[in-house]
Amino acid sequence: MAESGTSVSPDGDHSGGDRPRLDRQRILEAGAVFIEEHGVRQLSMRRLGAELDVEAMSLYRYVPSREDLLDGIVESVVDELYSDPEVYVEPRHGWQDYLLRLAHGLRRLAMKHPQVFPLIATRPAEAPWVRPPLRSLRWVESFLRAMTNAGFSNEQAVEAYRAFSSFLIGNLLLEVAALGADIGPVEDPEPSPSRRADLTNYPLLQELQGLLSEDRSKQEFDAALDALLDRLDSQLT
Amino acid sequence: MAESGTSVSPDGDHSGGDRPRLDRQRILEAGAVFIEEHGVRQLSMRRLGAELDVEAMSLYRYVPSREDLLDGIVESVVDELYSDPEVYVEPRHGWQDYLLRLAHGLRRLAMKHPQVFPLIATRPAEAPWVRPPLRSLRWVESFLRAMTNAGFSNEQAVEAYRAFSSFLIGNLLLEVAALGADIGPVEDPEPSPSRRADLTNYPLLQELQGLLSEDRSKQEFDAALDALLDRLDSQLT
DNA sequence: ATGCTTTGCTTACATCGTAAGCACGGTTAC
DNA sequence: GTAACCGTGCTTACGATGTAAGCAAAGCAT
Repeated sequence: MAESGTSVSPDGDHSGGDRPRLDRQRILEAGAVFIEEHGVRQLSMRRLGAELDVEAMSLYRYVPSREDLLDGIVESVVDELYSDPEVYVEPRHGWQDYLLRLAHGLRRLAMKHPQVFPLIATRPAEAPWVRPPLRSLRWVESFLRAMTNAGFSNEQAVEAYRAFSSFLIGNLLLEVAALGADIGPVEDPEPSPSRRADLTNYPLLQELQGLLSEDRSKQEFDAALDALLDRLDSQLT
Repeated sequence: MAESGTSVSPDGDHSGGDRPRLDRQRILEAGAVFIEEHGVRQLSMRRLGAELDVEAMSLYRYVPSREDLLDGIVESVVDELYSDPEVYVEPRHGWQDYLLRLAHGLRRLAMKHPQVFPLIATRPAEAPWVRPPLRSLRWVESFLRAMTNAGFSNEQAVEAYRAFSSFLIGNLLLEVAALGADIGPVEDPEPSPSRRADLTNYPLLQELQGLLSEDRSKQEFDAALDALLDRLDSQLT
């Protein structure tokens, strides 16, 4: 082992290598990648440090705690929404187009980060009414303005906001769960035969297992989203 | 400290007391209570053991691991649904009544166990298509039979099942989140001023904060549930 | 009595999050 | 020059966690 005093490379660098210098954003991104690869449960400060060629404690220079690290990862992932060119913070073609784009943008986000998404959905927000999956004051403001500008009353806009959030959480959470089967805190290497289903006493289940496993999520998402928009539209009168 | 060899009470009991004997169900129930009182994050084998006047390792006689303990708690909580007299496993007054009762039963369950419910929602299921919050083959079978008996095609029944699950997860998860603000793995003793919202740049938010915090969850749940049932009904033709 | 099974306890270990402080190099002030 | 500082990452250390392994006592069957 090399002593800490002597640098591997002769230049001034601390530990001779092309290590690009630590900073908070780099840590958060590495964290998101790590979670996507190994699951939240596997993410420890030590392991994330190792991923960045750095000791665990060095991370604490930029991240106050593991909890804050997870919050930061969630935030940085949700912030990707701002750079989605298909999603407008300011409505351009009416509220329905706005909601459609927002919903699809979030679905894309969930599909891109299936392991992180449950965190987006379940981490406490800054205020109880800043709901997942938007999680940011700016989006809530944007949403409410889009709706009130379109003629919704304040009450209706707020109700629409809650209905929209619930819709997204339910659909996307179950969709990513079906994807990885590892939603939430577990990381089971083997499917564990005791958890394998025994369908002997459930004839209808047996018959419909094919249909149940079939992935029609995109169509169903769109259909349900359409129904939601219709429902909101009918309140506009 | 008393030696381990000498019993406190003279009778044959291992540690002289009226400790009612350990068994798996007792552990699971104590776990559910503990989570409701202190949150999932605080639940450790040692602390749960202490709650039952027992060493941590004694629990392993009945529960293979902490993960399995959580699964067991979830399962035992969900099983309460069977003893809800308002909910019928076999439909009695048509599919709409069946779904209404089921949805309301689950909502009651969520309200009764707001801390456990996120686990119900996010723990991996025995098969990817056994969705939360039902989580049991028996309920899925019951659901599908109710729908197909009512005239839904197999495809429609499966689609209804997914729509219904998504609806419940979304609504109930956000509802319990608003309740405890401690959904998921965090346990923050203090609201931490850095996480307190600053509404300066969000005028509409400021104006609507009252409405946003207002609790109309029951009405909104019922309204959305009604819309869902209507949507399903319209597919019956 | 003898042995088997059930139950709970004890000990031990690797791993975790993180508090505290150190060592190095770069920067700035004289 | 050199002296004070500061930003960065490393080291050490502590208490808590999940759990493997084995022990001891009690109940039961023979």
